[in-house]
Formats: sequence, structure tokens, C-alpha cells
Amino acid sequence: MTSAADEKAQRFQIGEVAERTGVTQRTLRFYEEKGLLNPPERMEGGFRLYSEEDIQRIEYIRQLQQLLGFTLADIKEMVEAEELRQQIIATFRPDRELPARLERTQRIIDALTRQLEVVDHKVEHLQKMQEDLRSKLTRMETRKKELQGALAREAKDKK
Amino acid sequence: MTSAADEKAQRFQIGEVAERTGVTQRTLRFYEEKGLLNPPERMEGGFRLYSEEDIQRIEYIRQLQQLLGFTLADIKEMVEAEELRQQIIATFRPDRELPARLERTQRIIDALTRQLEVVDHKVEHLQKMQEDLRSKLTRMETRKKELQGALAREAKDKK
DNA sequence: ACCATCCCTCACGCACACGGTAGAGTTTGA
DNA sequence: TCAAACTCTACCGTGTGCGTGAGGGATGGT
Repeated sequence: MTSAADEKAQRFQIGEVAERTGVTQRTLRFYEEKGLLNPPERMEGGFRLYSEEDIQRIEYIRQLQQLLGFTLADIKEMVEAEELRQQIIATFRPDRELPARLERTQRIIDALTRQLEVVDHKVEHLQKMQEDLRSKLTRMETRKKELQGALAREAKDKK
Repeated sequence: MTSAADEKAQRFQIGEVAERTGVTQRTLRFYEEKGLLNPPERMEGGFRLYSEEDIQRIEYIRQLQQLLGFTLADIKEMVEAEELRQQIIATFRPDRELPARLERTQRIIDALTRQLEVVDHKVEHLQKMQEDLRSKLTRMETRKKELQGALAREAKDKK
């Protein structure tokens, strides 16, 4: 008997994950070793089996790394906070211990706030750079047109 | 006789530059070695003397590196393009060779366009992340208030 | 049972971006 | 002219983020 939950639980071997995410097998094992990915399930013989969530996490890590230039240490902090956040959300009301839940919630808020500050800071600087590049670009294009105009006149004079 | 230009030409030794920019002396020499900074002037005995422009360039390099996560190789390309751009702008009309000037201008435009594409891409992804973080944060804050409310009610019940 | 294809765990290697220190010379102020 | 502070080159060391095998099992189809 297969429940609806079972049907959804598709797993992938490391090779397929590597292909789908564009991350090498070595790197996947490396991330696991460094605690960025939590150890995936294994088959009897020891082959790793990744879930869809694992794959999403891998893609998230890559974005943080390549697009935003965070170090793996930074990223580890971020994914840990994310995990804690999901755990808290998944916890439906085993009430009692309200103070503890409140405190964990506060910890997540703090982590998110710190992350947001970093991102805000980066966005701000990037936008400045964007403006700067755009204005330089338009100035160079103006110059180009001037040069082309001068060139056209020169050709005409020769005629 | 000191001209206005001379008065402005203040120079700084490597230690002061390091302090002002937050970059170590070792790193300054390293950047020079890698061609990111062009060799500064020297005193008779060989001490490096940096100009204000050098300092600005150092700060620019650090921004590209830390905020945007570019590699030094990328940055080298970018500062070279920037330098070429400034040279072209500083060249007032020794006309003749218009085609050559046009071509260099086009090269700068291409470089700026490539840089802008990269920056645009990063801004886009960062903004998505910003949105994501903001919504997570507000959800957690809502949750916090719920918990605080529950806690207050509990305290009241005890009374 | 066999074999092609996958995967496993070490373990060394490498490029990048510097850090640290040695040993010697330079500069500046008293 | 002499000391304290600064700087020079040269060279080896370090942490990060993987790459690249070696040697050996695991899996799935026939």
C-alpha cells in the first residue's frame, strides 16, 4: 500500500543531482562534509539518495555563493537559520513551553534581520554601481556618435 | 614656484594608505604585483607614494571584491577598461586617426555593457532575495505577537 | 552469475587571495 | 649623527573551495 506521501517521496542518486543542479558530485559531498547539506538518506549499499528539498537547498546555496559572493561559512549560518525556521513553522501547537518557543522565534527574527541588512547593503551599493555604469555608457555612446559624425563628414570632404 | 596642480598632488606612504583604506600593506603590494594597481611613484629610497586617485582605485577594487564577489581577475579586466576609458576621455581631439578612436570607444562600450549585464543580473536576484527575506520576517513577527499574546493570557489565567 | 555503470571513501593536489616574518635599507626628528 | 619608526624585497605558510585519481564495493539489466 502506497500512501500519497510515499508517492511524492522521489529520491535521486548523486549523479542525477549533479547533472540537474550543475554541481559536481565532489562538491555535493564536500557541502555535506561541511554541514551545508544535512546527510541525505542512503540505499542499503551506501549510495546517497537526495530528496527534492535537498535539491532546492543545493540551488539556494549556489545562488548565495555565486550571485552574492557569500563564503560557505556565511551560507552555513544562513541555511541553519532557515532550517530552524522551517522546524518552528512545522511545529503545530504542542503548546506548553511557550517561552521557549518565543525565544526560538526571536532567534530566527534576529537571524533574518541580520541577513536582510547584508542584502540591503549589497543592493544599495549595486544600484549605485548600476547608475554609474549606465551614465558612463550613455556618455560613451554620445561620444561614439560624435566620432561617427566626424568620420562621415571627413569622407564627404574627400569626395 | 608651486602651481595649483602641484599643491593638489598630495602623496601618501603605504602605511597611511593601509590605515585609510583598511587594506593591509601586504595586500597593496599584492594588488600592484597582480596589475590591479599601476605602480605608484617612489621616493628616492624606494618607498611607495600613492596619490588620491590610487586610493580611490583601491576602494573601488575592495567594493567590487567584497560587495559584489568578483574575483581579482574579473576586477583586473574592469579596472583596465576603466583606465582605458579615462585615457580616451582625457584625449582632447588630436583628431586624425578617427577610426582608431572610434574602435577604442566601441571597446569601452562593450566592456561597460558586459559589466552592466552582470550587475543587472545580480541586482535582480538580490531584490528577489530581499523580498523573500522581508516576507519571512513579517511572518515571523506575526508569529511572535501571537506567542506573546498567548503568554499574556496564560499569565492572566494564573492570577 | 555477469558485467557495465554507477557510487563509495580516503587522500593528495591546486588556484586564489592573501598573512607573516626575516633581513636589510630609508626617513625623519631631536 | 643617531635612534625610532617606517618601508623594501623575497619567500614560505595558510584557509577556502573544490579537482583528481586510486582502489574498491553496489546496482540493475540480461
